[in-house]
Amino acid sequence: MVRKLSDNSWEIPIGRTPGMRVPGRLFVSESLLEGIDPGTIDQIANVATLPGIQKYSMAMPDAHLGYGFAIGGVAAFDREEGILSPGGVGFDINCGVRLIRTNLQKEEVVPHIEALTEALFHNVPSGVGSKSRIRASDRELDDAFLHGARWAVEAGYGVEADTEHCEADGFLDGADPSHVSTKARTRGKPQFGTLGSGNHFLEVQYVDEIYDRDVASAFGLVEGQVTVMIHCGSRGAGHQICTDHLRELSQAVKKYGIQIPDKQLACAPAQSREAQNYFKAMLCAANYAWANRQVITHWTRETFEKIFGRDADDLGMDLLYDVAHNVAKLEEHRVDGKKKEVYVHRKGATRAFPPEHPEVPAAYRAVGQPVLIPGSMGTPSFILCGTKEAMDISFGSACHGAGRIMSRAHAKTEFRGQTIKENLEAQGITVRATHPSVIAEEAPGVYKSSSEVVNVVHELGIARKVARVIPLGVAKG
DNA sequence: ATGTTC
Repeated sequence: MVRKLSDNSWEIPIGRTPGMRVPGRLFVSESLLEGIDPGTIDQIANVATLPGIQKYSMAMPDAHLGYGFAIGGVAAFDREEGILSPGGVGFDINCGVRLIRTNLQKEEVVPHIEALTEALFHNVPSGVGSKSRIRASDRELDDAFLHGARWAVEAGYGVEADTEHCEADGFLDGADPSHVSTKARTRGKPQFGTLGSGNHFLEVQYVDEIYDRDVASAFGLVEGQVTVMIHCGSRGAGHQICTDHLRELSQAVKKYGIQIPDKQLACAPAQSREAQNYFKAMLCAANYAWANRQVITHWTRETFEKIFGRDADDLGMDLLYDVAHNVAKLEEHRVDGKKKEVYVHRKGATRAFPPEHPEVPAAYRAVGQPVLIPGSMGTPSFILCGTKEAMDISFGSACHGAGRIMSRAHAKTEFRGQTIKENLEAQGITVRATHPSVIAEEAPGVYKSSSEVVNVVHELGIARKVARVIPLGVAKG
């Protein structure tokens, strides 16, 4: 059913799903392959039937079942002959991760970790339906849809350097709020600066291991240093935008006579009105998510200032980087020796651009894009760098996290939140959540090992390990 | 992921 190409690379041959235009390719170790659901492999094969797909339909080592496309999936489609599909992006448009440096050492933070975690939990609203202190006007919402993190910085939530250290400078061009429904706007307005629920979190961490001293130095990372990781997305706005346009694109599938093996793969020709309307609305959600993470960054800095009695500049709280891991983008890639423009869909996959790529910020141009891979609650997260190999193998992409292996429902029967919390506290990790069930659903045991997943992309060479960070305090919804 | 069942 899958054919081994190398230690971490497997081919899903043409034929697993009728109508496959290219093979599938799954990047996993032999041991991770055992945990991959056959349905996930079917999803990778299904995507290979879509018009204009380039090279192969891929999935990263953290792959698992998603809506239509597998989570952990990467697929690139020809700009003219290809398609755009909301299932290839996911409901949480521009779910992503950012990492803030500090010049604090672990020893300085540990005595304050309970107060710090409590204050972060208090200052950054979290949980399903959580609301912000900010009540955005229609005009501000439009500005955020159009300008992302740049809007947030101009509104006073951060500094100029923050946007320079985001993928795409914290906003994508071409967004058009006229394709965002009133319902999506209503859901989005009160949610700027909120974390949400599920696997989203705000985590205080420390660097415990450096793998590549030169790159770590370029990223401003040293052993023992405290960092803050923020993982969240576009909240209700992005979810509603996806829902609205899925409905439109389900109709478009019939209109354009596209054969799809699964209704969840609703799509339309890339340059059709329907696909472009989705794309312009998706860019609004992507920009909303960058604005959201930027506002959270501001409140995180304020919280540190209060707890440590020093200002954020003095604490060295610079943004290291911000990555999107649920987004579709028009990018230039080399296919069959020729440069071409493709819509790269990354759904639970991180861009991993190499040294010297013009889209990598000047500060990191010599070493490659920072690739931020969050672990599950209580397990290590990793900082990697992008590589030339990623451009050759995976359309400049790597994995995005540990990858869930147990459903939320199952997790709640298997684990007790309070017990998990006590276990984590025994390891020196403070957890603050809206409800114990949130902790049970996100227990470390419901995920693959982040270390094992990261080792696959490192060994393949599609991203290289730079540093590992260990949690000290976690706030989540 | 999500005002967690249109």
